[in-house]
Amino acid sequence: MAETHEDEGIPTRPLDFIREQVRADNAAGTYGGRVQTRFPPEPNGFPHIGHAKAVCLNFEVAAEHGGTCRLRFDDTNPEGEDAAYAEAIADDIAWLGYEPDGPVVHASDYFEELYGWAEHLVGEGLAYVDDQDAETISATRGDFNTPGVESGCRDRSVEENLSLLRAMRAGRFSDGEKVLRARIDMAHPNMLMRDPVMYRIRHIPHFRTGDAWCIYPTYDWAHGQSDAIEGVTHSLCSLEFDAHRQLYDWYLEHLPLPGDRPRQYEFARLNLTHTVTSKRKLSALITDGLVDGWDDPRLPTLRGLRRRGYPPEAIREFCAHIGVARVNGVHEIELLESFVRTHHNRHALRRMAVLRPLEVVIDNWPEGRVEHRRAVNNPEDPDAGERDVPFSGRLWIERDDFMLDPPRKFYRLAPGREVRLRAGYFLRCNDVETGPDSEVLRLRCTYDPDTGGGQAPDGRKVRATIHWVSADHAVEARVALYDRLFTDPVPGADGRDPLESYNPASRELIGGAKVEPALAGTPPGEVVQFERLGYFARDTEAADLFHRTVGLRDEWANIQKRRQQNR
RNA sequence: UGGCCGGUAGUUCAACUGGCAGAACGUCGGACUUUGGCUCCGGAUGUUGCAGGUUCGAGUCCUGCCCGGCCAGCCA
Repeated sequence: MAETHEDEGIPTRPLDFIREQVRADNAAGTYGGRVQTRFPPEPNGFPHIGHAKAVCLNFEVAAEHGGTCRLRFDDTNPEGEDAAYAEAIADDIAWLGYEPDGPVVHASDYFEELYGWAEHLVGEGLAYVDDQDAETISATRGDFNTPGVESGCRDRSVEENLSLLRAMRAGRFSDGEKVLRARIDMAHPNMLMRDPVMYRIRHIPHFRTGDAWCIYPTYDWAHGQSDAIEGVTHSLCSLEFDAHRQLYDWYLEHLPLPGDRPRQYEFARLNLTHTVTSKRKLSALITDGLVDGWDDPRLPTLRGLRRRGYPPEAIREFCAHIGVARVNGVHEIELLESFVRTHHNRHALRRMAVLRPLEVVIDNWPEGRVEHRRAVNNPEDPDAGERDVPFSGRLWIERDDFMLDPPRKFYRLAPGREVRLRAGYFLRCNDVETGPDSEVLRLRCTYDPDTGGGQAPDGRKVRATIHWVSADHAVEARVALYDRLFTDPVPGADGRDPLESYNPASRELIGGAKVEPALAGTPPGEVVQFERLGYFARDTEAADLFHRTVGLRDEWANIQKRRQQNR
């Protein structure tokens, strides 16, 4: 259904299968018009761009129907979980621009209720305590072609199961000695239905419940019930939980639950080219020292993207744009980058910075004179105003903007050529000072005093406008340039180790950059455009460090790339 | 190997449930421009996984096959 109600002339994208479902439920009055979702992360790591997709989906779907979306921590396994992760996750969600409805909740808030339901299931003869160890349970589960073997404990009496379960809770058994299992069907074609484990014994303190419990519910035993307790209507999760839906429904059907029954819907998780999102691979990068930490600007973690200068708006628009489907695909990272560019183009202030300086001496500039040129802060936004940029007889320009022997289609400076200095004058290169190895040391140039308005009175044209920084006023800076973290579009494809395609050139640190004085006043974390170079985020800690968020579209770079490929 | 889910431009998604296969990003070309940026205009790109069948008509329905993903944790 192509729902294209126009909003300021921009057609909205058609409804995806989840939104269709929500709409159909509302039309049928399934939940009395109520829509409630939740974002249910386990607090055992830092969220990445993949989590952002789930965050956006859950919050947006609820908001579109005047519904609610909660943040619920799925803290059913104390191993590896920590309050610090929970804080980081909540912080990242806030940064993305979402505010969870109601209080932040936890699966552990429901441990007592869950336990009561477990006793209920035992009472119904639908759950039993199994004495078999993990290895035996695994071995007797059978496989895709052979049914499992029923445990000898499967037909214990309700009374015995009840007292055993209570003893489990009371801590009278050690880890792994017993489990509570649902009594479903050991020959079920869905392996998850072959008497799944509901409780396991773990004598580990939980970051919220401390030592109150030594039995912990599994994901399946906790998730649907948590949804039901909270009144969730649409429980959205990723595709790999598809097979779990049957179990999700089974538990819900056999429990005396309050309210309407929630339903689970699965969507494809987000994958991006040239990066990885699995926690295991991410930690491997950190452990091996290939990146600096969870907030390394090369990482797809929300903390990394934030430090890199990705605006939350761009991430949200990206997530809205890719939509949701049931196909597992890989999105090109270029698409995400295009949203980042589009956002910053509208909002980032323009500044001039020279990354690899080459000295220019203007021979006809009056000795000692300094002129303050007015430069627009953002041509896309008249309200951004103008600033002063000091201009003098000694400038830094980009080494890449000069060539001794320019090839075809190189429009910039060369001996005898003239270019425009952005917000300055026309500049002509008359002479080149070279060193012993014929390396270019310094350019001797002249400027045209009549071109201060950007045009020559005689009407002559220049092909290029280049950026510059006055040498006497330049501020020293360090710049981090980033490239793809992995050279392969899909690292680890065909079973190889993803780290094999780690790109050692993924970060290039440039020491002696020269930037215009206005940059000293850029607040930490803010993103500006270095004209012609890209968008750069000022580091939040090191005041002289700028991270390149993303480059500008670069036609000259494309030409060079094509030439190299044709060679 | 059994079950489930999926397969539409390079990529990600549409196609009003059987009626002329489209959009975005990318790409190519042009216009504009004091950023080789932005903006605007235009072009190219498809055996709709394959083979049959039903139908006036199939991306859509049926059958068979092929390919990919998920499932045999006391992880989530």
